[in-house]
Amino acid sequence: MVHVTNAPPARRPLAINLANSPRAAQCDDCGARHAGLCDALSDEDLTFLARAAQRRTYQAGEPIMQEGDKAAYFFNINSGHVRLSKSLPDGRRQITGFASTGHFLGLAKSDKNVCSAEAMEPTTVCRFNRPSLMAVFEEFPALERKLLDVATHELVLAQEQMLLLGRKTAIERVATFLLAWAAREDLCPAGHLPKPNAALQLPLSRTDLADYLGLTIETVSRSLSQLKRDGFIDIPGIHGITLLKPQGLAHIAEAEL
Amino acid sequence: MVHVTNAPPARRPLAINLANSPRAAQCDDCGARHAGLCDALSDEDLTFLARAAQRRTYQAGEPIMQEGDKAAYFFNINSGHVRLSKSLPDGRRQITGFASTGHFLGLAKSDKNVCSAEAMEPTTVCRFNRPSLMAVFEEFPALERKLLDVATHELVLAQEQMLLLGRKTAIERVATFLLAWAAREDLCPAGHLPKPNAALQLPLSRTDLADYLGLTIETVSRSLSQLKRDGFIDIPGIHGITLLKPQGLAHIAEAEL
DNA sequence: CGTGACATTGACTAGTATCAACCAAAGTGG
DNA sequence: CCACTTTGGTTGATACTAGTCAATGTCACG
Repeated sequence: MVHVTNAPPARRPLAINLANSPRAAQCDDCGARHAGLCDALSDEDLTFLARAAQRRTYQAGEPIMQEGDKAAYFFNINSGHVRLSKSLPDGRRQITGFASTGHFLGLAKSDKNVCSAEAMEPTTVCRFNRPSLMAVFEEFPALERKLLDVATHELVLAQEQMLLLGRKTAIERVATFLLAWAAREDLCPAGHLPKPNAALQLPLSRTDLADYLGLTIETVSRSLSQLKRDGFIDIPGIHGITLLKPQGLAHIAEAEL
Repeated sequence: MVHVTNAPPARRPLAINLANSPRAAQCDDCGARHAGLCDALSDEDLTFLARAAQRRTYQAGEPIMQEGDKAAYFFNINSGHVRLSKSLPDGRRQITGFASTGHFLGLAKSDKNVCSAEAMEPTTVCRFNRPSLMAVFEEFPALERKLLDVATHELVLAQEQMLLLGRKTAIERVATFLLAWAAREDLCPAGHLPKPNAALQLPLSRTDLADYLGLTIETVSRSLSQLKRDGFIDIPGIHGITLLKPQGLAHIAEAEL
């Protein structure tokens, strides 16, 4: 291994040598440059990371990784939405989460993928060989720290999803989802509700939604219809939902007051 | 910040000074010495970590942290079992996981606890002020790496639990739980089934089990009774279960073959 | 032996799944 | 350009799993 010198903090001559390589340019116009992992590095250091990356694109519906397959790569998403899922042998499927720009796939320290990932729309990623990325981590502890932040945040989301799946009713699940998606995509200040009439663009089919919420598509459809009937939302199109009364949705989502 | 020297690998004079302090002795006979976080450090370095710790014990049922309260501490469990849970305002509760010797609480990088933790039996922990532990992390990157491993493993478990909560039937949930608990507590070689007649000791009440599996206590009870009736398990006592046919349980748990 | 906490079992109900019909939008091909 | 098909979504009728309510059982403890 390369040893850290005790002299001035210039970390790796290597990074400097690559500063003007074509790879560096790739990052400049990348949608994920200031998101997720990449955001933890300086332009200079990023070139070092970029050296280990291969750009790759996936079509809508194309599998990125398959549960149970040998875990050969890590992925960092540059653009697009990805769904993560686990399935039972008889085909029942649970979507465990969604990943988009700046998110990181393949965290699990296992030799097999523990879940599947599929592009939900045209998606570009940076793909890393596991050994080479591990080597990069050795050099940049900031990356590992960032990864820890990401993982703990995912864990918090997972716990909330467990509460939803284990204890909420169908309509509560749908209301919770709508607000969470608004918080994720839209711009509602951290911890606050989206403003009335916020327009959501869902890249999800009803099937995805059902598999995420632990319901059937029929129940999802009925729940959405009921929310519309009761004036909480409008459904201008299959993939568009307007939150007419976020406050009311929040009330349903938490079953409180 | 302190700079790493390039000379011999003696890391911090501080640690050496404390090597014979009373705290060091505490770790020697700690059940968690070679588990979780502590396992990532040498005896010498551990004294440094121990300096930041306060030992504390909790009675069965006593809350260790409360969802929504200010997140003041991290905890490392030395002995005992702890349940982690989230609740809805109307009282519905979801247990998101269990923690025992060597497990770490308070990972979330939030100023409020995102879940509650309660001792399920007499439990001892090392408690750390968040700022002081953060400082320790700065000095020992091995700890952060270990924490990342822990967090990603938790994430894998969480995903499996989501699949269980969202898609499995009551009896599948119970069968899955029994096998998972056997793998956790007992000694079935990684990825294998426990041997027939493995005796489980559950420190859980039926209520805990129900809140973990997203069911009611009645349904848990009925499912266990059915598994017993069908010869898969025996129930010698409230907190004891014998796995008569682990293979059969696995079959039910995955709904396959 | 009585009391209380916890677990089991039974009868009934409610919420969601299943099955099926219908609908709308987007291709597709003559 | 317009039937025809395909795909995905909605709505309705019915079934079934798990929840609710209630009675009974078991065990530990005073």
